[in-house]
Amino acid sequence: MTFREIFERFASRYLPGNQSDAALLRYQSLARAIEAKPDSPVRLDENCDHLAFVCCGATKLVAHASGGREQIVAFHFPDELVVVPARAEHAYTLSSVKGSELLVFDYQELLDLARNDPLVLRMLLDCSRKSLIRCRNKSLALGRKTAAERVASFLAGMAVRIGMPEDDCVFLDLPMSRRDIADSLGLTVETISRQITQLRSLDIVSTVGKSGVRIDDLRGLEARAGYLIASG
Amino acid sequence: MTFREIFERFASRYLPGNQSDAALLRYQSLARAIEAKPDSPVRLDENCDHLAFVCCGATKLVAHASGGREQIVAFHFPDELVVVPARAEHAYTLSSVKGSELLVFDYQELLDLARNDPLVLRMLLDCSRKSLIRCRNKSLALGRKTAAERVASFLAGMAVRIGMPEDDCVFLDLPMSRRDIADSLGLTVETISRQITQLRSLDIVSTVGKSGVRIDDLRGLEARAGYLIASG
DNA sequence: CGGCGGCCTTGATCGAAATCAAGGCAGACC
DNA sequence: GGTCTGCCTTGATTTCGATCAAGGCCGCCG
Repeated sequence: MTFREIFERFASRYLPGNQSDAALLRYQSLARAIEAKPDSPVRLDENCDHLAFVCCGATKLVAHASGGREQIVAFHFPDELVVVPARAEHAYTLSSVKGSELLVFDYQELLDLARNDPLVLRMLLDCSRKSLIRCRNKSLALGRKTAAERVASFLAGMAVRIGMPEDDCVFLDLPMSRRDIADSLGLTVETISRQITQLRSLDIVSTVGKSGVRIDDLRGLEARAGYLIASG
Repeated sequence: MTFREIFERFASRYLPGNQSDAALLRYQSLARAIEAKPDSPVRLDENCDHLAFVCCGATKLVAHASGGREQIVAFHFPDELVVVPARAEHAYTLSSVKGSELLVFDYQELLDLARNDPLVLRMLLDCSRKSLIRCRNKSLALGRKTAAERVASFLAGMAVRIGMPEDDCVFLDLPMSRRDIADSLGLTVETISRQITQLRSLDIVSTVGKSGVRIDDLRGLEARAGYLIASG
């Protein structure tokens, strides 16, 4: 894809339709297109925040702690926005999970340009609010849920975000590896594997190759996800 | 404190100074003051998001999972804003940790009123970005850090937020109980207690009564916090 | 003053997930 | 077709923090 195509996709989705050509050009001049290869972190200036638009593929936002430990803090899919924070006590890197095309902005520059544009500000606010809710749900899972519940809520969440309805079930083509799932759920690959095996033996999911997961019993999956239902 | 006083404190901190009296009144008409007693959740309509301004005291935002399990997702101190999400797969409640005075808005109503006010929107965006960063750091801690590291980073974080410098150390008067700390760090009270005991025996902190913690060796504390330093 | 009731601390044991250690499987390349 | 390599699965053992079970401390109130 060309830079123009990527930028246009971003603009049509996230910039208000009434922008003048000049305004669009100003946004365009702040953007940088990046083609990200699987698992290699996107090189960004660590001293400032960035905003990335995922045009195609899938990305992971990774938080780094001492000793090389990594926690995936969020996955992002096409047409979504990610805020990548500057380095502080911890470093954050954005990586592709499967090969992606991204459009990257310096967050502050973008905000300065949009400083008086309520539509753009509301869009940013909305994206930030959604990320915050996802992150809080993840904190709950990491802090208080069992391995079985984490895997179930992960799959149920993916079903909503990238599931393809099929007969009376949902098919998932997971772009991320078992290792990525483990790093996202605060578990190990072995535990992920065992949990998926167990879901299979309960006829809740079936697997197709390494990346295909068909959710045969979404209710059953949600029932193991630790969600609050009625009296919870 | 009277409603007026609380609202004025909020307005002076978060509403741009150039607002007309009429505009201020519109904001004021959306606000509700609430006096929150320790540990009893603030009653809010679960069907919509809310924004709360903590005027005094300290609050916790609690996420609820099945089986009565709770995870504290964020603490908030005076002059801070919290977004309390509507109920979905999980419920979120805001409680006081020590007795607080709050100003509460329906988030959507507030956003509608501020829809064309870039200054207010930027303020909301900024508050949302800060919460997101804290929440991501918490996810990293919950997913990948040991009990010792979680307690150390908790104390180091509190030192920044509510610490009182004193000689060459920092004094903390923790408003929350051990149980709250445990629910925030995804651990148990017993583990918190043991970790603090260990920090005491390493001369990194000393404790004064139940709520007082003096950080005698901030470097030492940070060194155990799992932060990324240089080569990490 | 004494006894009561919350928290907090400490110790002993248990258990869920990590770690260690083999295989198994499938796509890539010769 | 073979074999190589990376990812995934399965099994055996270990470990960190949870759980279970006593006490200790302190403020509160009679």
